[in-house]
This record gives sequence, C-alpha cells and structure tokens, in this order.
Amino acid sequence: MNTGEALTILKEKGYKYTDKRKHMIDFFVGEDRYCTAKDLQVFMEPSYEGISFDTIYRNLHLFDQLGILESTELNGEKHFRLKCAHHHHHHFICNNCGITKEIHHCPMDKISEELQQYMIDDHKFEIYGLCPTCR
Amino acid sequence: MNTGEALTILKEKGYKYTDKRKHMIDFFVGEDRYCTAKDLQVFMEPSYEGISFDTIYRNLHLFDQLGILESTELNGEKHFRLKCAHHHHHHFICNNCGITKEIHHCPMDKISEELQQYMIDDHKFEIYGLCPTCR
DNA sequence: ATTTTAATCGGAACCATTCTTGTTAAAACA
DNA sequence: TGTTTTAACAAGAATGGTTCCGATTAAAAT
Repeated sequence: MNTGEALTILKEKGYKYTDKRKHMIDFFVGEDRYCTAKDLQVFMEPSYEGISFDTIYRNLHLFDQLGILESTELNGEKHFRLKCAHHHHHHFICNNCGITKEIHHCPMDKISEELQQYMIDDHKFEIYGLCPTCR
Repeated sequence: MNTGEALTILKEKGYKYTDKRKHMIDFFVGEDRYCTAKDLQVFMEPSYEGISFDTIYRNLHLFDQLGILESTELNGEKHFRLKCAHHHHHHFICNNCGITKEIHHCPMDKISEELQQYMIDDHKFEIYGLCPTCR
C-alpha cells in the first residue's frame, strides 16, 4: 500500500485529512518492519513538537481498524506496519531489527477437518529469528 | 504435565519447594485454558490472603522459563497454561472462554525453502474463534 | 541447631495506553 | 466568503498490568 491509497481509504470513510495523518502514513510507507507507538512518536516529534500521545494512539487504532495498518504483539508491546495490499500471507519477523519477510504459505488450508465443530474467526502464524543481515 | 512432574523440574533445577508454588501448579493442572496473572491471583487469594503480586509474577515467569508453563499474548495481556508434555503442537483458542484445543499440524515443515538465509528461532501458530460450547 | 540462600511481603515505581475536558482546525453549508 | 458543524488535537491526569526494592521469613544445607 502507498500513501495515496491510504489517504483514499481515510477520505472514503469520511475521516478528515490532516498533515499529521499524512506524516504518520509516510512513516509507515518508509518502514518495512513492525513499529511501536514510541517509534512513530520519535518520527513525528521533529515536525510536530510535543505531539500528543493521544493523537498517536488514536490514529494507530483508527488506521488498524480501517485496514491501513496491521498489528501484532511483540514482547508485550503492540507493533504496527503498513498493510500489504495484495493477497493473504504471513510474516517472518527478525528479533533484532524487526524487519519482516512475507511467507507465502498459509497453514489454514490443512486444518479444517481438525476443527469441525469450531467457528474460526482468525489465525496468527509468525516466524521469529534473525534475518540474513542480523544473523 | 501433572503436579508431580512440575515439582520435579523445580527440584532438579535447585528451586525451593513452597506451598504457594504447589498451589499455583495445582491451579494450572485444573485449567485447560490460557489464564492471566489475575486469574491465578484470584485462585490463590482464599488460601493465601494478601499474596503479593510479586510472588505471582515471579513464579509465573520462572515456570515459563523452566518449561512448566507456556505463554502467549491475548488482547495485550500475558496468558499462561500448563505445558503439554508430549509432542510439539499448536492451539485453537476460544475467544469467549479461553479453552484450548490442540492442533496436530505444524506449518514449519513446509516453509524451510522460503527462508534459506534466515535463522529461525521460534514460531507461533494460533487459531482463534469459538469452541463448540460457546458458538 | 545453625548458617546460608532463596522466597515472600508490602508498597512504591514504572510504562504503555486510555480517558477527560477544553481548544483548534477541517469540511460542509449558507 | 463567512459561518456552522464536527472531528482532530492538546495537555495532562488516570488506569492497569507488571516490575522493582528493601526488609523479613522460611526452606535447605551444613
């Protein structure tokens, strides 16, 4: 997903265009990894001195909810990254630098018969380790 | 895993036997679901009035580290359950009651060629939804 | 029985996140 | 273009799960 697509989603859903929101999306477009609210705040600070944490969190959750971002919990902290626009996939996540790599194999195809009586809402498949650069 | 096995692990690693630790393990033996520190504290309270949160958390992490418990993050809170002694597997987790069901299919076999240059440490595969009782 | 060392307590501190009230600014409307 | 409406934001207090600290207690070793 790029900045334009993200802003289009915001507009279509009736949310306002603000410089801060654009700047936030720019941040995620430039990061191929899962980032914390703190990471974002550090990025915003120079351009918007004293930006409120409330603004950071409110928009992170809004973006997540609108499908502009996707999120996961790493070491007890919520992390966010730009949602990949194309088909369903999972991620390898580097424990050192946080960079992600797409995994084009989803295990859900194989497990339908194991959960006959169950109602499946969601699933999570993540692989952790070190990327080629960090190993 | 049962109470005896868990206490044996503690003893073998040189940790002390205390009634509180035994009571904690008894709690997890009786729960086939992921529980929070709070759940455990509520269970402990009647027998050990005013038990310190420090004791709860210290032992939860010790047990996790020793492989007596396994843990996962659900809705931003750490959850724990007794480690299943036998072979490697994953879990379906009910969003309503927290009960777990073993999934005997691990996707890791299939993805080795996708991560040639990467060093894999760990992985997580969880399925969320509603169990037959809660649906 | 005594010593050593770990476990526990009580409560303060921490930190990510959320809430509250008042203010500002974007978009809609006249 | 000026005014109204409504959402976005600021500032900082509050929350809640978790961790830390110094003092005390109890288990295990000697």
